[in-house]
Amino acid sequence: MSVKQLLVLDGEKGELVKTSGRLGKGNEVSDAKTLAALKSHSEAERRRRERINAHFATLRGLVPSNEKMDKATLLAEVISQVKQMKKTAACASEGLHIPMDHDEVQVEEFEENQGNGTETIFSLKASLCSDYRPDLLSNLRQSIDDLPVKLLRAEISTLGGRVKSVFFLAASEEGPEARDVVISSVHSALSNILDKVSASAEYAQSFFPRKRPRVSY
Amino acid sequence: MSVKQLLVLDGEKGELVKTSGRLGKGNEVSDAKTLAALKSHSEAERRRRERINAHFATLRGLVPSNEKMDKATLLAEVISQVKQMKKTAACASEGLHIPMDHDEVQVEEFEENQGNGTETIFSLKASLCSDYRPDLLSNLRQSIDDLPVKLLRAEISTLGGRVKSVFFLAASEEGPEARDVVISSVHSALSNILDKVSASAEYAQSFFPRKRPRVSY
DNA sequence: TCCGACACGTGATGC
DNA sequence: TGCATCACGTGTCGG
Repeated sequence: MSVKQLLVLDGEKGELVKTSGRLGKGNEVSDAKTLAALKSHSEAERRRRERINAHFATLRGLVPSNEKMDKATLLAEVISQVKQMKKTAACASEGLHIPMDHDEVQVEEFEENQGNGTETIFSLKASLCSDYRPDLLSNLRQSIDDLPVKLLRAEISTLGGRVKSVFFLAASEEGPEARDVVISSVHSALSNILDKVSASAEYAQSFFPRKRPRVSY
Repeated sequence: MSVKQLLVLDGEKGELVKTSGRLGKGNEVSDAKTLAALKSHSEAERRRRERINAHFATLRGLVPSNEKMDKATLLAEVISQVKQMKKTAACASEGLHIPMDHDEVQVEEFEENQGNGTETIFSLKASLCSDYRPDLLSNLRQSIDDLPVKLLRAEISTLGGRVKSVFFLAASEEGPEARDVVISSVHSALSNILDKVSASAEYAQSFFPRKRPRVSY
């Protein structure tokens, strides 16, 4: 190993010419091996360069700026663009983060300056995130009306075919374990609606075998 | 120009040693100049590499994936992330662009494959964009119920405290000028709600002289 | 030992 | 002419 021979670059073209440190017998085989290794090495390096440059070309097509840009400037542009998009995405999902890739139903107690001590009322925050269906909102409305709760406030947000509905509910507390009863009944009501949505989604899926793009903030 | 001298790399370290092609007089000055040029060249190239690699490092901090990633893989990751964010951003502002800096109410005819020739029905698209108020949705619901229209579909979107509600309505056409009557009545109904919202906004503004953060896509 | 990723110096090219 | 960028082959390190 470490043959430590001097290699010179031919001035005319980039081709390589051996200049063995020692002369004599038994050098041809070693030279051939070294030469082959060097060749495969340079080829591998060229493939790597091609991979990276292909990605650079793809990036050039993604930035709004014009073609023919320095690699460094292009990367700077991409960086600022990613930062901007991350910022606006964070702003858009400030109190509104809508998961695009999974449904969810959530019911929890919601304590918010409930200072009137004489009243025995507790408030809930119930949210459901799913695909949008035309009758989703009316179903939700109906289900909530059927529950022993009062609708304080509703926040409905949509983003790309997804809808997140957050309901702030108030219920009168009639016993120590009534809380859990109300919570679980709200939860099951929303879950029922989510099941219906999922069912109709699977139905539509047989026609449009969609795969939703993954998002990650 | 084109001194065409053979340069060899010293095997021990990366330092360069001259090996002039010709011997004799008048070569030292030329060699010194070439050497200086070569040195500044390599230094410039190193600065360029440092710039690019600094951008690579910045990108590594922006992608959610872990550190120590191939440049190629990193670029691929950035590409997919930019594509995703572009897609969701475009998707978010597709039919949803919510002006943050001014309110508006819009009512217009909405022609959408209304092919059933026997029916004399026309459809409307009514939208209202304003700050969010807790009773906004119920007021809207009430106002629409009081109008001689049928609610086909509703799209409610919120972004940073702003809410845009788009209603697709159907009305039966009972006369040639009944269209305009319905349109104007819908418009005035929404305008009334917008006035109420604006009034409560001005009231709140005296307590919270807010300045909403600007967003730009 | 081989292979992949990186940094380096250098030739080529455009302004 | 000098000063930028880029592609190339190569040395080197780590798995």
